[in-house]
Amino acid sequence: MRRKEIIRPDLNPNVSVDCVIFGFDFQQLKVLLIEREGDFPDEKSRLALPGNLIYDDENLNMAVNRVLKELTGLDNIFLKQIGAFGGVDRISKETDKEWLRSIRAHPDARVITVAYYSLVRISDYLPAASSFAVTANWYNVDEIKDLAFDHYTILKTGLNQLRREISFRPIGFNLMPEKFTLGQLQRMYEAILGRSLDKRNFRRKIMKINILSATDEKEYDVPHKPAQYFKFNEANYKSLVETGFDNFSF
Amino acid sequence: MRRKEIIRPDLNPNVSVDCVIFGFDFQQLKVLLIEREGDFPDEKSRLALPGNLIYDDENLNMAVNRVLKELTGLDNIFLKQIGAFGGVDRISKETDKEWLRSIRAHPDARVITVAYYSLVRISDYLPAASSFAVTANWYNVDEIKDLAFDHYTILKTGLNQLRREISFRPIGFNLMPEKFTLGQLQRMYEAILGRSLDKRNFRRKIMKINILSATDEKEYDVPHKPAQYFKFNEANYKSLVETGFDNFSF
DNA sequence: AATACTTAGTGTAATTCGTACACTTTCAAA
DNA sequence: TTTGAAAGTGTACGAATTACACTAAGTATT
Repeated sequence: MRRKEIIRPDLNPNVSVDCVIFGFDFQQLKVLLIEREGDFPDEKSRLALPGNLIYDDENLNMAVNRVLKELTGLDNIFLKQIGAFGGVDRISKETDKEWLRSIRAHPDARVITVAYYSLVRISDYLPAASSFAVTANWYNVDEIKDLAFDHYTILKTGLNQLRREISFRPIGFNLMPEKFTLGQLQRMYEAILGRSLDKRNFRRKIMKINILSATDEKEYDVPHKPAQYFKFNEANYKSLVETGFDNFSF
Repeated sequence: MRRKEIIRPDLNPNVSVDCVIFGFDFQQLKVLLIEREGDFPDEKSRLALPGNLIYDDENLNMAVNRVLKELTGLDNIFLKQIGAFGGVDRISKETDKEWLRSIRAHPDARVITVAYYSLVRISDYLPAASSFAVTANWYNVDEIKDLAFDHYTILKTGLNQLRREISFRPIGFNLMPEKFTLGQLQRMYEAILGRSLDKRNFRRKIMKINILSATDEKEYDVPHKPAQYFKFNEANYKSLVETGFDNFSF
């Protein structure tokens, strides 16, 4: 059986990385999508996750970090693998096939993609810094109904994993600026979880966990009682982890 | 940037699937490993996860199901993807490189592997039915300290994912025979979670969840009070899922 | 200056869930 | 008859979860 490896090395599958880049604008959960050139039946199907084939001298981490750097100008951003998708008939949409014929040497080769999700501060993202030859924009996650290839499946899978992960680890802080109010933090959790939370219960739990430090700054110029700003306390979180604590469900 | 896709299609990475096949012998959690031929410094490094390159006309699911069928003779067994591993220097152990030179046409090509874990009833596994040209055996998971390539990392990652998943979904029943005692079920949870559980608390919760049906059969010929046999009640579990229930932590 | 609007900020009570803990029963083996 | 081994069973305490409503402090409007 192992001999089959010897007689079938010729046309190996291509491997790409695709990235679900989440952001948060203090209102809704956003995803960064690229708009492809060409004729597409509707806007949805011309939108795709940013991604690219991986180079021969790269490993997976290098490839996904390169794609992110090219697109957002950012290094060292939070990344987690969603998984590998696809195979021989992953690309079934006819317009996608045509598009691939226009840009790839071997358009019929199977492409297996390894997908990641990442969490970025929208304010850090500089569209102008992008070296991507395509336009990229933020879209509300809950308004996306379809995407190119199987990217909608990847988006949904990534969102489900994010929802699960965030109740074990406070990874949502990667979406927030350094200083934030408790109201903003709660809206971030609500945007990711897709449901509203009780303000008092949320505050009691986050303060009890003790991973926030109050600053002496407040909001100003807001047409309501100004809120206090807090920071994420990395050191407190680390010592919390060492106790085995992993309950961040709200 | 997209143009790079055109000028770099020549040596694409190979993609393999590897499988962490878990079993349970009513005492400990087991994993099915293959023993490679050749000279290796010790027994550990000659042991590897079963796996193979994927064919050009297969997708990932077909490939992993094929590998499982070839090795175990079993179809339709529980499978969950762990993720994609590796890249250009995934294979760093010298003995592994030598072994690959002996069996592959392009031993230096990068291999990215997509790993899965599966849960099988040990009693269903028929070693004789295997068409693999290598010997395969069950090993106690907690006695494995190292494996070929990066397979030990894959095993640990898979075990961690299994531990997390089993507290949301009762997937452990895939390891059990149709009829089992509550003691056997508890030992299965203990083997996966790696810690002992309180008998009364375990029983109270599993009975409250109401996903077991009592049979009218009992153990016999056992040197202690014979235990009642239970079955997993799929229908009850399905209606439970519809309520949104997903707390299977013990 | 008064009013309206908006979000910040705060406590309590009821319920459910998690956890710790010990003795009797029933079989086979000695 | 005794011994050993696992089955089977209930209670009490503390922690966590949930539901719920009013006052405070700003800006904007009139």
